[in-house]
Amino acid sequence: MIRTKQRKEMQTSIKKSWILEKAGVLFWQKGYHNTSMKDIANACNCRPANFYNYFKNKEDILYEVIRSITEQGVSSILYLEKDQEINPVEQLRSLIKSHFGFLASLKQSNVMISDTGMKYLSREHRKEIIRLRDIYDSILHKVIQRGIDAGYFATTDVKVAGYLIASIIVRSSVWFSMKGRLSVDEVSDIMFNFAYRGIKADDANPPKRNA
Amino acid sequence: MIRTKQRKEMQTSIKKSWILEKAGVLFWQKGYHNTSMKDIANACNCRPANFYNYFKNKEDILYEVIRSITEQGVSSILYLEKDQEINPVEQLRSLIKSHFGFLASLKQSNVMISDTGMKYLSREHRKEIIRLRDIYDSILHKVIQRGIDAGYFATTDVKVAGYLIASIIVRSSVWFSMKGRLSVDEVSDIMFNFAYRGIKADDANPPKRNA
DNA sequence: TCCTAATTAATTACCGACAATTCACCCACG
DNA sequence: CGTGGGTGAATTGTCGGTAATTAATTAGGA
Repeated sequence: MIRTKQRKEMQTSIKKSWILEKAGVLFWQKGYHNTSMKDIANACNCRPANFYNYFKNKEDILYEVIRSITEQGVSSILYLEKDQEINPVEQLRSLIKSHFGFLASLKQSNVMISDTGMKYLSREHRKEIIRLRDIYDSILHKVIQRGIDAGYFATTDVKVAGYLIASIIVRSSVWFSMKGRLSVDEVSDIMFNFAYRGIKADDANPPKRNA
Repeated sequence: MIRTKQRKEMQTSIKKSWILEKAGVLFWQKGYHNTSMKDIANACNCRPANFYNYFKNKEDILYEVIRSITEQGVSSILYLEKDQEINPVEQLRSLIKSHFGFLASLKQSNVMISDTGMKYLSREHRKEIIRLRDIYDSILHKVIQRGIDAGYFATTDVKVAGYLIASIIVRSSVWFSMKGRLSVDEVSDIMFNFAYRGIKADDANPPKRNA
């Protein structure tokens, strides 16, 4: 029956993401090349050879880990493209809240593996990740550009401004901890204030229109 | 003779830093565990066994690489501690210019190895690197605190502000390229403007004193 | 419902490759 | 002549990956 086949695919998919979750944590904690298939197997309570039923090879596991994280990061801000009529300042606030909120929600800060692990990917896989990142960048750039057009933001260089804002969000995974002094919302607010003031237009040059 | 011994030590030290330079580039390009002693030997035109005349083991090479970069980074802003009477705004500008300038000056952007390679260090070595970083942080914090005390800056949290500013500087090694559209000075200025506006006090709350 | 064929998941045993390191031994130079 | 940088070969261990095999699950006809 079709039903049972679907159930099976479902289970396979569940096990796959279970493996990816465990592998992602290890890759971040120990590094990709310092994490052996045996290590992952221990974390998954199975034998190394088993993985080759689900993934082509070790690089394939890394690719799926990075793709998953990157995809979720992009998805978390995708909605901003639709609502082009919302105040760009509020869009920036949303973007920071969403992306940082997503990063903070990951149990381990296995985010940096997306940066550092890129160089271990095959050319095709790397291209796919870059494609996803470009989507993220383009959304961020559009928000900034709309803010400039509407007179809210003033910055000489949209691309660099995007890099700077993305830097403070992404790098939070190096220092932010859920168990720390500040909550996600508090840090979100601080980040937004910093970023917004960093690029906002002088008050002497007020917005041309409201939204 | 003392003279010859000195010359010899000199040569040894030169060769050591030659090795460190080559190894640092490889560690960044390929990752620590994916860089073999043979790879480093090829880059240095010598044989793997040779390294054990200069370093205890592979981890020791990594440690020296990271220590050297971190030390230089800290040194590049150390002078700020002395001149406590200079305008904090100018100190912030100097800090960004110096640190980013140093990062950009490295032939390869082998800076991120300092972040990612930390976990491969022994406990003692890691502690030493953290000690150096703490010096960096404390200088940055002092600059910000002095700016707040003098009424130039307004921020709710000195530590987080420090993280945000350091983030935009350090992460530049991911996207900045000497061969790119913008020069080091141009990017420096953009970074400073962004960071300064991000934490500066409202104009309605002017500085209490000048310097 | 039950039995069997087929498919998929998991495991065991194993291989070739290559890693970091050690050591005995060079040889150049002071 | 003898000290120390340099090296080839050997050691030891572990890695990712494959082949063969077993266990488990599902499909479909009677």
